[in-house]
Amino acid sequence: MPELPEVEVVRVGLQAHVAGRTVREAEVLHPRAIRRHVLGADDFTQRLTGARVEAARRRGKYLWLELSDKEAVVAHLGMSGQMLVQPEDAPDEKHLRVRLRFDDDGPELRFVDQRTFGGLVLDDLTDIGERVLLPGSIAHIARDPMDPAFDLDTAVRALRSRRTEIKRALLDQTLVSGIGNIYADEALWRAKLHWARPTEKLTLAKGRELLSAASDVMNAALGQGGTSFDALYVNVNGQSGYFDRSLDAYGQEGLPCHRCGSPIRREPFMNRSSFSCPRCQPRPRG
DNA sequence: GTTACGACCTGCGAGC
DNA sequence: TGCTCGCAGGTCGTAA
Repeated sequence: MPELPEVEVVRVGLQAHVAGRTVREAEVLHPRAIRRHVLGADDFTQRLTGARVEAARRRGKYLWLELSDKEAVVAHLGMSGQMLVQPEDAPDEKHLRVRLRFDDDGPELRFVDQRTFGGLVLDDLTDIGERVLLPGSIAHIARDPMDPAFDLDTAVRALRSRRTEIKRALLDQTLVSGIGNIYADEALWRAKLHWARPTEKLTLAKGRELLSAASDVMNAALGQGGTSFDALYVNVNGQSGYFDRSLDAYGQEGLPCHRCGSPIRREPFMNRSSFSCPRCQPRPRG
């Protein structure tokens, strides 16, 4: 499941293999993959044809190919999206959704997505101030902890301004971006916080500790090529990361906590799961 | 305005 | 063997 480190690995691959190339042909093989492009597949493919990719950029879990003329192809990988750089004669993947071919006849770019939660959209780049150009469709997404301009205290204040549980706030991409279920659980474990703790009970110091932990764990994951549980997350060359071997909480139900030895528990959370240590991360009273 | 929750979607594994 | 069901989970729209 791609979160920030996994998306960053993909972005680096796109920058290396796609930037500087000009699109010769775009092909949409499944309409749901471009459902957020309201003008439809014909508009998407026509506007992409002849466009030059200037750079690959990212904010949180969104990435985009910056094109000339202040346009961008915005991508979200959802749960199972992959950006693959493949030879043109390679067999199509079963879940190939969108294909871009380039005028240098080199490897093509494929958007493959089994569960179709991800997608692409062609969007205009908008100046949101401070000389920051963002695709308009993701202007509401907050800076992520790997952003050089990320401000820890601003993010902590945003989390504390909500009246909800701390993990719900952590997953809210308008407060701090890039954190998904896996790294939320890992950051909470490192900060010894239960996911259901109310945000108003979060002190400034504990908030800083929590977001620093999130940043640390995501940097560590990035260093190992990301977290993979199956073949759903791969880099542009189709290779998986191996940070899942370093996880302390997520998916560790029943296994001893690496700090105190208590068995990690799994609790239902927002129609999914939350993993925590019952001793290190006691449930808040009430 | 803010928060909570269901829908979207497909493949896999468990249970019968 | 084959069927059903639950689970995985990020984002968005809608309801409260």
